[in-house]
Amino acid sequence: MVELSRKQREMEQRTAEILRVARPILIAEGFQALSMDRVASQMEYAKGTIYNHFPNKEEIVLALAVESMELRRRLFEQSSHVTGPSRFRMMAIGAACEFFTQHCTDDFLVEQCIRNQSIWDKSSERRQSLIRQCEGQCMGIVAGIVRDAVSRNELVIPEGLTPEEFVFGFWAINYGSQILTFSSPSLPAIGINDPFNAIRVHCRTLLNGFSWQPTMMPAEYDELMLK
Amino acid sequence: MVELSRKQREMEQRTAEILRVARPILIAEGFQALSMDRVASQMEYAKGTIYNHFPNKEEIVLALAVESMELRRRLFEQSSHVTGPSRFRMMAIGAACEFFTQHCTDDFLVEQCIRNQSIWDKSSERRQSLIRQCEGQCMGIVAGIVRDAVSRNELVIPEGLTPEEFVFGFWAINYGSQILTFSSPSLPAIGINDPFNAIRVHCRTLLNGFSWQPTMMPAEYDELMLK
DNA sequence: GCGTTTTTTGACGGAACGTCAATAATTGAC
DNA sequence: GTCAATTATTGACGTTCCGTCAAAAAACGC
Repeated sequence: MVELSRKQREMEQRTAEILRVARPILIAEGFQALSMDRVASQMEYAKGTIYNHFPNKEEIVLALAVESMELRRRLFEQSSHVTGPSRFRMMAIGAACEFFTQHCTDDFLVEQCIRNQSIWDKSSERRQSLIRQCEGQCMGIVAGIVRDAVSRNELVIPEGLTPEEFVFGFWAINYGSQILTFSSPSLPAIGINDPFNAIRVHCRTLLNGFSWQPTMMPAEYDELMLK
Repeated sequence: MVELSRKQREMEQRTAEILRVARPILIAEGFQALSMDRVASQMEYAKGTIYNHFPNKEEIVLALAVESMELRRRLFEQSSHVTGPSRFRMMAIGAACEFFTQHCTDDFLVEQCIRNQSIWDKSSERRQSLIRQCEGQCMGIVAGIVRDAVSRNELVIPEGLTPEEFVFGFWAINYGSQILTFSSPSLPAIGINDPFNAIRVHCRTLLNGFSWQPTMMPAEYDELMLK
């Protein structure tokens, strides 16, 4: 029994080792540079052994994405516990998003991969549902703040929007801006010099647009920097 | 001379034919299913001939993206000529975005591909700059509306934001939502039933947040449907 | 017609995926 | 401690696809 769990442990250790080797390749050179042969030779195992842990390349990517999304979820959770009015907590989530992108860039890039349909489709139901679950938890944390704000009368959600649909707007603007920032070569060339600042302004304006109390002016946004 | 241009024409025709064959493959089965052998055999030419037109797979994708982005640009241009207050014109752009995604879904999907770094990096400087140019033109159209609004005193851009950075927020929220809508399996499962409607509400709220005159309530948003 | 230039062809080398029969290691019964 | 049975590892193999290039075919011009 002890022996069995030792084996189990070794297996899991190697699974982790595979991910450790694969991650930098994926980040630095992209999905297509991540080859099973390469991972195998770098680990000094045969390719077949890698296939004992992951049925295909895509599954490795999803496993990495799960790790990254869990980091995001932890950041969200932590931010959601900030003290102060509901709006502060919402802003802390925004700060967490920015932090994640700027300081956990690797994880952000890994997280991106799961949006690639051909990667998604080839991976197992199990890992897909892990990801969906984590995504749902992130949404739950933020939607929780929104519901809280509503119940404290600090926010009124417009007719016809669920709390989650309310969150969706912020998700979209953050996510969209980050993708654009990373993938649009030369944003400055078209007049966008500080995309992160721009999005902060937009998020603040959007919160104000919904009259989420207390309404704020730019100065108070410096709380962001405490992160 | 006439002969030369006939050759030229035939060449261009075949280039177009390649794109015509490649497009549905890319859309229906993704980048990885788009193989040169397949395009060649489907066209009943040898692979080498395809390589006379495009130096690699990626270049085909970028060529397709150029077509799609030009369609987007035309839609934007058309929308920007709507009559009425500047805010109507801005809303028409939003409607164009939604239209593009919903009714030119193929083009939307193709457009996505250029955000893939490994595709982008392998294609020619020439096509990259065509894309950047088109992107810049789209931005120019929308930023033009914004500048116009400012000069008519219908809008005040917050301190520290360029008109383009102002546009960037709308770009991000639209783009982000569309990516999420397409790639997040089961948005409804996490409480987002009508993402398009949600984004319309958010955009309206954001415009209101910036006090872009005339401020609007939901009803007036039905102008969207005239598209 | 015929030599020259241009275009087309598809066989080829190379890289990567995922498989699987053969080999090696581990286990546990005696 | 031995050995048969089970489990894990290996890397050669079949396949697919990329991108090249020498040879074949076609077009051209005189």
